[in-house]
Amino acid sequence: MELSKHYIPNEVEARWYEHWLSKGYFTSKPDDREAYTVVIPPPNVTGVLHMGHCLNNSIQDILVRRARMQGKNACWVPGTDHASIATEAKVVAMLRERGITKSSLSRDEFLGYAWEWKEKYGGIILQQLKKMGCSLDWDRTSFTMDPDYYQSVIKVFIDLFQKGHIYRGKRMINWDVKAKTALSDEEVIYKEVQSKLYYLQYRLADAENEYITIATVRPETILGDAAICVNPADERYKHLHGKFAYVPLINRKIPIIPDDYVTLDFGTGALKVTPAHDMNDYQLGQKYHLEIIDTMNDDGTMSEAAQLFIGEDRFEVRKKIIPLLESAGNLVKIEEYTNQIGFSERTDVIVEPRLSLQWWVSMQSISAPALKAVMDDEIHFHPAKFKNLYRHWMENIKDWCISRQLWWGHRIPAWYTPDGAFVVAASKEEAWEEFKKQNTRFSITDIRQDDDCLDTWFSSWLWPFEVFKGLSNPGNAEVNYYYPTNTLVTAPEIIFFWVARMIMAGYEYMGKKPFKDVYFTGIVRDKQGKKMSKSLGNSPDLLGLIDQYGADAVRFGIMIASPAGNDILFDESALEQGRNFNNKLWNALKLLKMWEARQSTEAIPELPNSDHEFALNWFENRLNQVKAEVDSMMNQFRLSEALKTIYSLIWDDFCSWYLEWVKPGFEQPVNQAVYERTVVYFEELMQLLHPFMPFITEEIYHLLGDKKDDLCVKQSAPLKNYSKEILDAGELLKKIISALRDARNKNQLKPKDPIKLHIETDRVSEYTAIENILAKQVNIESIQYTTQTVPNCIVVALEKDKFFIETEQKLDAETLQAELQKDLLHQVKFLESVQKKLNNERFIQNAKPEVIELERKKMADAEARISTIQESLANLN
RNA sequence: GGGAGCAUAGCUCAGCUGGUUUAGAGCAUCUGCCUUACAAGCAGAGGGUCCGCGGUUCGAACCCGUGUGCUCCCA
Repeated sequence: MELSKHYIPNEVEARWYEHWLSKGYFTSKPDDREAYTVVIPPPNVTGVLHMGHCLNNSIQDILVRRARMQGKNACWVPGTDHASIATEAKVVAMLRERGITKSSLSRDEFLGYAWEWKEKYGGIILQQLKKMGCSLDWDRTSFTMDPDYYQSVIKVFIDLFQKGHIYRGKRMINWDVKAKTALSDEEVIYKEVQSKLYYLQYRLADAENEYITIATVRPETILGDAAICVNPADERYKHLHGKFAYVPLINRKIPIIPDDYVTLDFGTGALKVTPAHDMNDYQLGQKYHLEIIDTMNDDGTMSEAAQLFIGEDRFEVRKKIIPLLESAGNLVKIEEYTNQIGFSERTDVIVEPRLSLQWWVSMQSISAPALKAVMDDEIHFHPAKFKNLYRHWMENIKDWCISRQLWWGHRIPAWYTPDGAFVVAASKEEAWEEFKKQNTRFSITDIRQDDDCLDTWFSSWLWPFEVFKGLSNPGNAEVNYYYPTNTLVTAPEIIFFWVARMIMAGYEYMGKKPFKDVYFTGIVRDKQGKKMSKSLGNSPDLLGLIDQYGADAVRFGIMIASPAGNDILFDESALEQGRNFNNKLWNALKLLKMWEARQSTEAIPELPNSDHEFALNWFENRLNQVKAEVDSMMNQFRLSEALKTIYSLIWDDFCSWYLEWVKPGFEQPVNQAVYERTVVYFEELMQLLHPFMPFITEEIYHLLGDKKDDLCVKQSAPLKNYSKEILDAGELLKKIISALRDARNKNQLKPKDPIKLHIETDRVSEYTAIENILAKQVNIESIQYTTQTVPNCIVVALEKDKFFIETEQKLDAETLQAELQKDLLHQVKFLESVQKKLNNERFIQNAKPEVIELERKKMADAEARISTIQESLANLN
C-alpha cells in the first residue's frame, strides 16, 4: 500500500464518522455499567457553529470519549433551545422578505411560519457538530419546545405560582422599543457613546427670576420630571431644601428634595428626577412618593402624559425641544459628554428604562440550596475561582423577569377576565373552573390567555432532567439512571443565566443536583483580544477551517491553548501546529509500514548489552509514566496540559528519541520483536490521543494492522507501574546525546564529520548497554573508556562523567576557552549560592532533611563540575 | 460607583503544598543540515528586573499589604 506524502483528513473523517454511527457507538441505553452523562448546553436553534461552540463541544467530546473508553456508559445528549427573541427576529425577517408583517397575522398563523422556519433552517449547528467528530447520541436530540418539554415548562410555572414564588408586578425594566419587549439586565450591552450634556435652568417658585440649574443628557425626559434632588451637604443648595421649581415649557411645580444619592461634583450638583424613565430616579420616586409620569409609549414615541410632542420619536423630540428651551430662556449651555448607554443585545437600539407589568420569579426563596451546594463542593466548579463570583451573585440575587412580549415560546398560562382579574391554569377550561370558584360575572368566552411567552432560560433551566423526561414522566428508568449528570461544560458568561438556575431547578424538582462537575471554558478572543461573537462577526468560518486543516487539527489547535477558565486568544498558527502534528503521526506510520516489509527474526541479545532492549524498556516505562500523568490531569480537568503532555510524548519521546534508537541502519532489516513492540506502542499512543483527535487515531489504528475492533470503543487497560531507574537512565542518555551534539555544533563539526569518543566514568557497564545508540545518534566512529584526561579533545562534563571528543578537525582553542570560562563563572556563582544556604544555621535548623540533602548534592555536583572545567582548561593550554 | 479576575521570554501561556541544579513549553527568532518516515522536517542555540514598592520567612514567581496597568461582571 502506498501512503500519501501528507495526511489528507477530509475523506478519512467523513468515512469514520459514518462508520461509528452505523455501529451505534454513540447510542446509550441504561445498563449495568456506570453512567457518564453530559447534556450539551443547547445552542440557539438559529445558531451556526462558531469558535465558542467549537471549544465547548471539543471539550465535551474529549470527556465523553474518554469515559466511553474507560468502560462507562457514556451518554451525551444533543439538542437546541428555541431562542425566543433570536428566532422570532429571524421569522419576522423572513416574513418581511415575503411582504408580510407580523401584525397582520394571528398568533397561530405566525407560529405556523415560525415552525416552518425552524424545520427548514433550525438546528444546522447539530449537523456541524458531526463534522467536528462529536460523539453525541443523536437518537436523544431534544428541543425546548418538544411537546412534553413544553408541558413541563408550563407545569413549572404553575407550580412556582402556587408555591408563591411567581408574582406579577409593575417594575422598572429595560425596554427594547424596536422589539417591544422587556430585556433582562444581562441582555443590555453598555457602550460608550459621545453625548451632549444640556444645562437647563428651572425657575424657582415663590421667587422672581431665580433659577436652579440641572444637567441632563436626555432633555426630552424633563416632561416627566417629578422632583429636583440635591445632596444635603451641598452648601450651594441648602437654602432650597423644601422649596419648589417649575418644569420648563409645561410649568409643572415640583419639589426640591435633599438626598445623598446625588453626587456633589457631577454637573451642577442638582439632579432632575424622572421616576418613570430611570432606574435610580424610580427608586428615589418610591422613597419620596413622587408622581410617576410615563411620557413614553412602548414604541419610543411620546405619550399623552408628555403634553408636548405626542406621538413623536424620543430622539426627534430631543432635537426639537432644545430650540424651544432656548427661546423660553431655560437653556444655559451645552457640553460634549461621553457616557455609557445601554443597547439591546438583540436589536441594538438604545434601551429605555420603563415601567411595565411583568411576571417575576422571586429568587431569594429558591436559591438557598443552590448556593449551599456550590459552597459546600457538592457541585464542583473548575476552576474553583468561579465559586467567588457565584457566591457574590447568589447572595445579592435579584428577582427574575420571565415574561417576554413575544409569540415564539412557551405561552404564559395566565388567564384574564376583561376587568383584569387573573388566574394561573394549564388550560382555558381549568382557568374557567378557577374563575367560577371566584364567582366571576363573566362567561368562558370572555376570558383571554396572556399574550406573552416565557424567557427562554425559563425552559432551559430544566434541561438536565427534562431531556430524560424527568418532569413529564417522573421517576422513569432513564432519568433514574442518567440523572444527576456528570459534567457540565459551559462558558462563564452564562453562570447566572443558566448554571445557577439549573442548580435551583435541579434541587426544586428532582431533589438532587443536576451535575457533579462544572467545567468553565474560557472566552475565545481574536488576536486583538476581542471576544469572538456572532454580533461582531469576527469568528472565523469553522467549516472552512475544518476543510482546510481537518477536524483533528482544529480540535488540537483550540485545545492546546485553552486552560480551564482562562480566555484563549485564537490564532490560526495553532491549527497549523495541529496539522503538522497529524503529519508527524502520518510519517511515523509510513516508517513503520516500511519496517513491516523488512523484518528479521534474529533474536535480541540478552541484557545488559542490547541497545534495543534498553530502548524498548525505556519507552515502555515512559509510556506508562505518561499514561498515569495524563490520567491524573484529566481527572483534574487539565485538558490542555494533558494534550501537551501527549503531544510531547509522541513527537519527542516516541518519534525523536525512541524510533531513532531502534531504527535499523540504511536498508537493514528491523528486528521482528522490535517491530511488533513498536506497533503496540504506537497503538497505545493512538488510544491515549483518541479523545482529542478521534479521526486520525482511528485511521492509523486500522492501518497498523487488520483490526476487528475500533479504537473508538477500545477499552483502556489499567495503569501500570514504571521504574524510576529505567526512566532516569533514558533521561541521562538523552542528555548525553544532546550535550555531545551541542559540542559538535559549537566546534563547527559537520554532522558527517566522524569523531572518536573517550568516556571517563566509573560505571562502564551502563555505557556499554547504550554504545550503539550513542554511536548512531552522534555519529561516533568508536567509543573507548579511559581513566584519565585525553589530550587535544573537546571535553564535555555531565554529572560525574567526562566525555572526550577526538577529531581530525582543527579546534578553535580560543572559542573553547571562552565557552569554558563562561560555564565556570556560572558554576562558581551557583556554588556560592548553595554554600551560602548551607552555611546558614537557621536554614539547617528549619528546612526539611530532604531539602538539606538536596542542597548538599547540589554542592557536590557543582564542585565536581568546577574541577572538570578547570581540568579541561588546563588541557587546552 | 460596587464586585471579581489577571499581570512570568518577542507572542500565547504552564509553573499544583514556598525549597527539585539560581524559572518551563509551544509559536516566533538565529545557526547548521534537502541524513532514505517527515523541510508541514531534523539537530542545536539565544532570549527573563517572574509589573513596581514594602512586608512575612532560614528561603518568595508562589503568602500578606500597597501602588500601577489591563479585562470581565453588576449598577
